[in-house]
Amino acid sequence: MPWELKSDRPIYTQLIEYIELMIVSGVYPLGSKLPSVRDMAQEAAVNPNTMQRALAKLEEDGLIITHRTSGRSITEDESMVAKAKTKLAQQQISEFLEKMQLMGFDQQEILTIIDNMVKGMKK
Amino acid sequence: MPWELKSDRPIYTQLIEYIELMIVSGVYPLGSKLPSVRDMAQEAAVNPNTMQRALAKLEEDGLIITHRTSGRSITEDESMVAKAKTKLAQQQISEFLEKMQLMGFDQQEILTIIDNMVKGMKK
DNA sequence: ATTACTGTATTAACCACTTAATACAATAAT
DNA sequence: ATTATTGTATTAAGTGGTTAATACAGTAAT
Repeated sequence: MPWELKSDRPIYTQLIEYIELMIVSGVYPLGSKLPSVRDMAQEAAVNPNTMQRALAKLEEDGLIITHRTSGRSITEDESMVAKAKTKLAQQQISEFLEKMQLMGFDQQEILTIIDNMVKGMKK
Repeated sequence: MPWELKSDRPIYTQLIEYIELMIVSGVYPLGSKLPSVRDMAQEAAVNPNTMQRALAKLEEDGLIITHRTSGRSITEDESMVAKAKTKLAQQQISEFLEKMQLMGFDQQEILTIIDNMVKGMKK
């Protein structure tokens, strides 16, 4: 996992999105323990303060539980994660469709393009 | 046209994307004249320097022609615009599919979701 | 008890983005 | 010729993100 961080957006927001993706996809399972702030910061090659900021936001959103001295873990509330996944997906889809329409593609075009792209993907 | 500018990314990059969208969608037709930097800045409610920066990038990309003292216009090179449109679309699609897959949706799921979303859209 | 590790907070410095206020050169309009 | 408008450049100030270097309190491990 490469932690591909670009410089066109604040790093902490990219960290939030990336970690959230790992959670909703199950790479970080329900209730599992997360590495320490320092370790995660080192793995992502960012400053601990920056990682701290991202994790604080994820805790605020209820996806992560903080145990003051024994580290952090993913929430055990399955519905919390499911809700986050649904929200993320719908957000992705609507943004995508909106931009494609603004570009001038009509509904049928979008469908066929997607269909071709999906078929072209390695499964 | 609202110029919806968010604060989570640099404004000038959002301006670039927005104007590019207007070009590839034909809202700004081939060869048409653009308003002055100052006017566009005022319309978007940003500083002229910021708008200048965005326009300079679009000129660098070949979508806009600058006439030193008589303003700017959209390129008349149709293939230039077509190429930009294709590139934009493929970028949107691949980013979208990648994220959906990272979230854990398989190909069939993505297709049916999109299909339902599209059908749900008022044309 | 001591040690090591946890999250958290603070301070200073640096840098990119943004704005504001100008100014200049070239040309279109009059 | 004069005026207005064009793109462009410069300088200063403010803001927010990022890093670095610490420091502290609480707790798990030994």
